[in-house]
This record gives sequence, structure tokens and C-alpha cells, in this order.
Amino acid sequence: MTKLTPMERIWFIVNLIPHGSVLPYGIVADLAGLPGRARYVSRALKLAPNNMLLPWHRVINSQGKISFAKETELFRTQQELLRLEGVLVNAGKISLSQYQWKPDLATLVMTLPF
DNA sequence: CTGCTGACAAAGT
DNA sequence: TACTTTGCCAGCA
Repeated sequence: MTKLTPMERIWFIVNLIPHGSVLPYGIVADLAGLPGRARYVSRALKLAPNNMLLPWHRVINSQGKISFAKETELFRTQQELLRLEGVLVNAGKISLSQYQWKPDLATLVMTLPF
């Protein structure tokens, strides 16, 4: 049985987010088995190796907004990546009801290696 | 051990 | 809707 570190579990979940959809930090934490640790998710994304090709741009905050300050380069990058996937972004805000990934939890849980 | 920081979240105002 | 406050918790100095 493969033992994944908390950070690896977060990366695993982020990798599952489908093209054109998003997921809040807090939900990623929940699915990774780390309830209440949304801030740890942001840390994990920051520390993820560049060669991982992680779809980090699909992770946004619970308000449906991009968590970077609007004048930053990272903000523009994330906004652009999302738009390239067909996601509507208005002033850094995204409609969660329209784009949030809603996986079948029963199926997902059986797929997880942890 | 204490204090600070942060790609957060929820509740108030 | 937009700020602000409070709670949160893993790293790090």
C-alpha cells in the first residue's frame, strides 16, 4: 500500500479536477482527508515542483475568487489559464454554481489510494 | 517556547 | 456586495 504524505494527497486531488472546472481550497483539503486545512492546500500548491504540471489554476477560494491580488502577475496568469479552458472570470470572480467540480463521492473515495 | 506569516474560511457589520 | 474580524494551523525564525 502506497503511503502518501498529506501534501502528496493534496496534489493527487488537484490533479483530478477536470478541465474547465474549479474547486475551492477548503474542498480540496476535505477530499484529501485534511478537513479544516485550506491554508495548507495553498502551501502545498506553492511548494509543488514545476515539472508536476499540476492544474493549480483550478483551485480558488470559497468565495469563487482568485486568491492573488488583482495587480499581480500570478493573478493574470491564473485568470488567463482559466479563460483558456472556457471558464468565465469577471474581476477575478467565478460562478461556483456553474463551474465547481462535483464528483460522485462514493466513486471517488474508492479510487483514492489513501 | 513565542510570534509571525499566508494562493483560507466563516461569520459580522 | 464589500470590508473586517476571528479562527485556523503548518512552517519557520
